[in-house]
Amino acid sequence: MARSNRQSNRGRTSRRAVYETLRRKVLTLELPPGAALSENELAAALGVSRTPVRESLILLSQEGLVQIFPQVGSFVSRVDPAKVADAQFLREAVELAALGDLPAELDPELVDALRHNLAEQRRPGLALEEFFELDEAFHQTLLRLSGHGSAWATVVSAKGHLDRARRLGLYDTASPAGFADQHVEIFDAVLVGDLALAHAAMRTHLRAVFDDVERIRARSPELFATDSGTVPVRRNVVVWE
Amino acid sequence: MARSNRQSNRGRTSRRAVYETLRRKVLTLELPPGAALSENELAAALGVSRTPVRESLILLSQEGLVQIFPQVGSFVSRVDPAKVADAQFLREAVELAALGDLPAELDPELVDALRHNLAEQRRPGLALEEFFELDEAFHQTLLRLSGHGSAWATVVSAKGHLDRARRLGLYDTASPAGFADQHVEIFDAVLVGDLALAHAAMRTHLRAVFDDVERIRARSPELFATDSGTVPVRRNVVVWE
DNA sequence: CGACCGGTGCTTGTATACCAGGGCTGCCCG
DNA sequence: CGGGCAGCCCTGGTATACAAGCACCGGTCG
Repeated sequence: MARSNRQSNRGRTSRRAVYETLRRKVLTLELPPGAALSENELAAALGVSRTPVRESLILLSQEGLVQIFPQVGSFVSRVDPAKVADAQFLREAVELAALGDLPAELDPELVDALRHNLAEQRRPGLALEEFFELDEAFHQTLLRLSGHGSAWATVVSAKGHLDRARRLGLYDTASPAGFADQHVEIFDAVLVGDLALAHAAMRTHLRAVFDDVERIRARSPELFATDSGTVPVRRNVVVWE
Repeated sequence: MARSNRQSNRGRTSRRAVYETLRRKVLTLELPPGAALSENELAAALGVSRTPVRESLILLSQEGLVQIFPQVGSFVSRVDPAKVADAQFLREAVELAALGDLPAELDPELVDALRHNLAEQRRPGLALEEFFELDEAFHQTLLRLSGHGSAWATVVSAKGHLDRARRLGLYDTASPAGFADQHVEIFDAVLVGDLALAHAAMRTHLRAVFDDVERIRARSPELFATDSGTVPVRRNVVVWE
């Protein structure tokens, strides 16, 4: 196989590249819920062997983004409203607890980062993907502000379903401005030390996704899991290239 | 809680068996922090090929229980106090939030399960491993009582470091009776609907692990990570058989 | 005596071959 | 014409072969 696909291994393994690629495609809905993922096809499309593809799928499976049915097939998992609710519950619990743990003296560097982030969020002509990245960074930085930044990794791996639902919602409304306003509200409350207000603003902000989920579910039910009985259908092939 | 992996051929994959075996050995400290894990040796010892072993190690690596250094080796990760704190923070946030979400009418079946569980915890001659299983079930059932039972899976995958620290602590003190009392205290507060008391009891209970960690760390520093600079040393071989 | 340098054996990473099992299709029979 | 059944083909699961890289060790040279 051509070894020119990647420059030599310098901490950058093929598996990691494949994993990140697939994860991004799933989260951005480029690989839509329900899409069939053939290890052979993915390997051929990405120019690697089955091994790194397979290992990546196993990782995504553990995150709940992919379902693997032995001897049947692997599929992008449909958005499960129950899992969305779980991720939402977990995230809200963590972020609210973090607000309660904010130190008296806020790290000025992180505060500056937040300020700059919020300014970027209101930049005109901001692409949706850019907004998502800023949104991620905003919440992560808030967690770091409370000294629990590394807990963010767990939240990230658990909120895959949530992210897809949020994306569905934003692709629909296409108005991240409201969320940016909520971010500012949270940030201001944190700055003045109004814990109750910060809590309320954060809770409102995080729960806004539920409205989106229900709205999108009514419009595109095929993206959501019906019951626990997900029937794998092999013919449900979706090309992603 | 019966596991269905051995009942039928379905789902009885070699990888799952290897993964569960290795995870158990790591969590029970049978594979101590710092132990070298050679894919070849593990495969030979478990009677399988490298493939399922390797895939299991990758999964454990994502949970933070194992560290994989490409072209160098794989090792049982040392107990990182920072990660213990993170897991503790996340768990506390989730479980306290769950207490706040308890419905007015508690599921009588789950309440019975909790009652029975607590009785078992006080059974004389209880083995430590049995107590750990009961402890796990107790907290999981509490989460289910609040309707967020499936969020437990995320907590489980994140609290590997925490579990090892708790085990270290209990192997040292060998007195789970105190924890059983705390469980009863939480349960009683939940039953009478005293949210504040339940919160306080849960917080005290969950934070007890910190005392253990510091005590054990002073006694057995080699089990803990020194800094972020973890230097893999190949000669650090530990046999586990 | 000490520092450097290359061989050697181990490690994980990747590719490939083979296996068991289940869905799909199309023939065959009623 | 319709239902049942058998074989094909694709699936993921596992085993194995090969490749790349780092640590250790021993010899050699300054």
